[in-house]
Amino acid sequence: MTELVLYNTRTRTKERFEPIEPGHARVYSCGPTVYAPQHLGNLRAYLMADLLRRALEAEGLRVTHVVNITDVGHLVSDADTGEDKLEKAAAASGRSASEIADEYTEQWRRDLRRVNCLEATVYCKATEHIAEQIALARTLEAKGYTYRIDDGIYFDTSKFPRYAEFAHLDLGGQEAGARIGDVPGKRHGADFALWKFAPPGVKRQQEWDSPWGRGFPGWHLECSAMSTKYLGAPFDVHTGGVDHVAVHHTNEIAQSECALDIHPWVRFWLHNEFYDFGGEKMSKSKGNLLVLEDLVDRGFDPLAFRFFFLQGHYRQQQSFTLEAMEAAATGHRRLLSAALEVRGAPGEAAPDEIAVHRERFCQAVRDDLNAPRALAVAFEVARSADLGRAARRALLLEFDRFLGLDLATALPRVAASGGDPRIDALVAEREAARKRRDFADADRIRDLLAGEGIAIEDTPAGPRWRRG
RNA sequence: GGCGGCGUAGCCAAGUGGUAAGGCAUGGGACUGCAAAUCCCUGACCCCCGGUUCGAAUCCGGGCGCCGCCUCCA
Repeated sequence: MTELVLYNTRTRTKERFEPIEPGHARVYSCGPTVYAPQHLGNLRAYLMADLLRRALEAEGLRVTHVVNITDVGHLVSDADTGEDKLEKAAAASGRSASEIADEYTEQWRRDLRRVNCLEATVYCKATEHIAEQIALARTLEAKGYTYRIDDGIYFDTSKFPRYAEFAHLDLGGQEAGARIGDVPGKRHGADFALWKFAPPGVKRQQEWDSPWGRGFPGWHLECSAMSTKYLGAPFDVHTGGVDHVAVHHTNEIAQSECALDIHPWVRFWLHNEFYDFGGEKMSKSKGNLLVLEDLVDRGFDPLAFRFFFLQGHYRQQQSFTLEAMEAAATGHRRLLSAALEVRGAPGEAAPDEIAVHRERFCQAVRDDLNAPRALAVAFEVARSADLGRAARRALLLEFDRFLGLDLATALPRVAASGGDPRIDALVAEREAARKRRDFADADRIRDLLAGEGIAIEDTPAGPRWRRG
């Protein structure tokens, strides 16, 4: 048994994690729909998955991590009506759907790298798995779970008795108006499209032939088809945002369990809560989204955002404000300084000296990925006067395998000299002025450099400078 | 209307029965020619009212407030 305990949406309890296949954890994460920039809120889902990944590896498990990229079929409305998000974005920009998908996929991948998310084992695109999706739909059809209407092939949710179970749905009690825009002919409000026909007279950029006619796959199908392809079934963990519980994941489960005759199809379901951006909700459709690049433009280190993420538990809503972001950036910078300070510390740490702290850190990680608690331990270690430098070095480097804050690799922000001859000369000149107690001249040079964004730090060992 | 979550110091937040982690900010101090950086010290009647209990931020009931999903979104 591992020591890792995770909150499982399926059972609504914390459960001890044990992989189905000994020594190997198989994880699927719902990835982005690449029709628009991925904003800070989106990033939280992947940061959470990254934490899971690191925690599993810390338990000594090999992890196969599959992340999908939705580049077709996700409609503006989840009620199977409205336009395809990619097609809509393409029409609005005059570019092709694939160009748009490529652009935002690249932006997303770059942002993941910048916040130190580990590379997934497989990134898979919906458009590259059309055959698998059709095969899955055909299986469902052969088993009698589908019906055909003018609009497409639909999954009949009434044929799956456990449909409401996962999300604790009260299908009868849901607001009548919620599904008003429904497709004519759907038998039940919750029924969903497996395959959508291309609208008559409309030439879509993305459409394929199928046994039922030309069209495109329903959004939910890709996750069932691709996870099965790359992970087999059943598998261990499926992650995503809380918004997916009621519709997307519920439908994935219905498709997969019916097609594969498996229950439960996935052992653990992890869902991250949303960030609260205060007041007007940040969303793609409102056009007020904040992306990682915006933070970089404001002078933030991308990893300061990871630090912000770590300060809250993934299952709680967290308030994002620029003030909180500044606080996180300062905290991150100081933790880096502390790590840098002890990085070259010689000698070995005494095992019993570090055992208690290691244990506290691991307990936090193992308790449903409690990053804020783990981070607190890291700070206590970093600032502990009782611990030797070698012990602090060893612990912080070990902790960073989970935190991912670059404690081991961040470059020194402070250079004693050698970085820039002109600046070194000016610093030396100021030091000379100070020696002769010509503080007016010394301050003039300091102000000059400050104007270039260079700060001088006077230390017992002499002056040094840094940028920023 | 249905489902779910939250309300802990100025801010971001851990903590789910035994008298409140951590980060940021504030104030004080050390250091400095003065600063900066760093370090030390500094702060909570845990939304309100009842109840259970020897004991509750933590459990139960009732309020008030905020948020999310079902309806673009992680």
